[in-house]
Amino acid sequence: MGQDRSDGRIAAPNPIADDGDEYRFCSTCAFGAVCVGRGVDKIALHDLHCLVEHVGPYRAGEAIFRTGDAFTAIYAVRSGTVKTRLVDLEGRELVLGFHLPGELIGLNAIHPEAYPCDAVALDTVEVCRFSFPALATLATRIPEIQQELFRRLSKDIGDNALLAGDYSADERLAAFLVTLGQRYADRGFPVNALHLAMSRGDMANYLRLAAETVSRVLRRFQDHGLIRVDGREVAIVKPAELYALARPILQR
Amino acid sequence: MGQDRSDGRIAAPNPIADDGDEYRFCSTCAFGAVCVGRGVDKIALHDLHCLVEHVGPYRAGEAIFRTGDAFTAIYAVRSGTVKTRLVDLEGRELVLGFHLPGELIGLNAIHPEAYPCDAVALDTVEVCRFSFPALATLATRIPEIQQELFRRLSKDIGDNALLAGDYSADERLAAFLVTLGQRYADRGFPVNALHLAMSRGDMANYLRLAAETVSRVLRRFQDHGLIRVDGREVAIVKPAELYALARPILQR
DNA sequence: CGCGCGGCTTGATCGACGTCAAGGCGGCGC
DNA sequence: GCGCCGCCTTGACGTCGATCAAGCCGCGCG
Repeated sequence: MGQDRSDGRIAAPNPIADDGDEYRFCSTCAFGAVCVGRGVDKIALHDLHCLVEHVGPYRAGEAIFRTGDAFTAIYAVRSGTVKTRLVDLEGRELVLGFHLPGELIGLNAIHPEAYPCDAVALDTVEVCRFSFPALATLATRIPEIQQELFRRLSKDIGDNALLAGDYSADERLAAFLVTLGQRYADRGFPVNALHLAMSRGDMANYLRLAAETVSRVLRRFQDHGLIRVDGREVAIVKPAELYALARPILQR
Repeated sequence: MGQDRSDGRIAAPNPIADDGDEYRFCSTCAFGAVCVGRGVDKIALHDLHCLVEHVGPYRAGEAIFRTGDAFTAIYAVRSGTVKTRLVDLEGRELVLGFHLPGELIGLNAIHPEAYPCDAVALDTVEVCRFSFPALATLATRIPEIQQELFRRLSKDIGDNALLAGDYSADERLAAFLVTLGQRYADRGFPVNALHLAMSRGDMANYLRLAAETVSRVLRRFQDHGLIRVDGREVAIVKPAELYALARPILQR
């Protein structure tokens, strides 16, 4: 993974949900399973094609949407990594999540009818924009799409509950690395080599730890031979043991 | 609130979403806004009537559903209070939430297609059961119902994120009391007098604190004149100051 | 009545992690 | 090259809340 660039550095892997021909359209993307993998007919596929709008690229730091913006659409990440966060009155940041290609953002805006958080590109990001009114209308015609929306909304509820427990720093970090690895693997990347698109500070904030604690725990994991860390590149050396650490969080 | 009972004690207030006549059916209930408040016609109302199934009463401690049960239905609490929780491999409990009349439970089961948690009655509980396949089918016919489901799913995502931050014990407890008060008030109960259906231990578990800490913070709040505590009855004396404490959590 | 038990409260101690501080490393602009 | 600036790391110290322990209260039961 990674490829030479003109400046001689190795490009960080930048996962992308590639469009192929029409029948492989966004096959790795949020609705791929609905459009292609689950036997939706050509008409539904065509309808989604008409609905979707490619937006981007955004550069690192740019916002896809901001807190308070009127809710009009949900987005599927196409390439790159997106951070969702809210900023409180005192300017402190609270990271809600990181979103890889194929994942949806903006689902939490349906209820308040305004985005309740910022979505910020961590690297170069492209997204697919789905007008929500149009998507909802389509969902009334195509039950598979309605079902997929229900499923993804439901999944987000459960995922959020995971980190909410009072777990130790070791458990949190282990669970974070394991789930990130799984999500990359689901997208066809090597299971046990992952690139962190976010800074230590962002990780720490998301995990409700201090950046210093993240640093220390990663080092300890490495000293114990569980992982190998090189800046933002992490190799998982002993997946089973890391998973065992994360078990209190990941087991359901 | 509260009424005499034969044993001479005062009954704890037990909120109920009362059925009235057909047009006030579950007016305080989850779908009230859809069925009645938002101009859904009689046919839709009738359809929901046909769909819903009243279940209960459950006695304190009984389960409405259990972890791993096949997902077939979502439930709206009709009366009483429900606790959702998961129990990990070592038998430790993790409280996910408390659900008052009019609130839905089971939404987080759509994705895994099995309930990922237990739902346990804290007092005498009645629920409305909605077969999910039937509800989803109805939603394709009646966009208002689909929309309401989307909204409620979306709301649960946001709500879960609230407690996830690393807040102090004071902030957590203040936010808990304020939101509980709001939810009771939304159901027509006095704004600043609330009855806690759950034990200190359950509160503590939900807030990711120790029971002792909950006890201490409540006492300190009372010593500072913010609230008055009498067992599980809590009077909010200074709502504004309590809200100010909770602001870091509640402001968006 | 006495007893036991579960829930609640209060106090004393401990430890994990946050905070503060200093220094290293790499990238970028001048 | 040099210097600056973010990000990261490492160490020393402080603190909030968990844990341990004891006792209280209300209630059901023999």
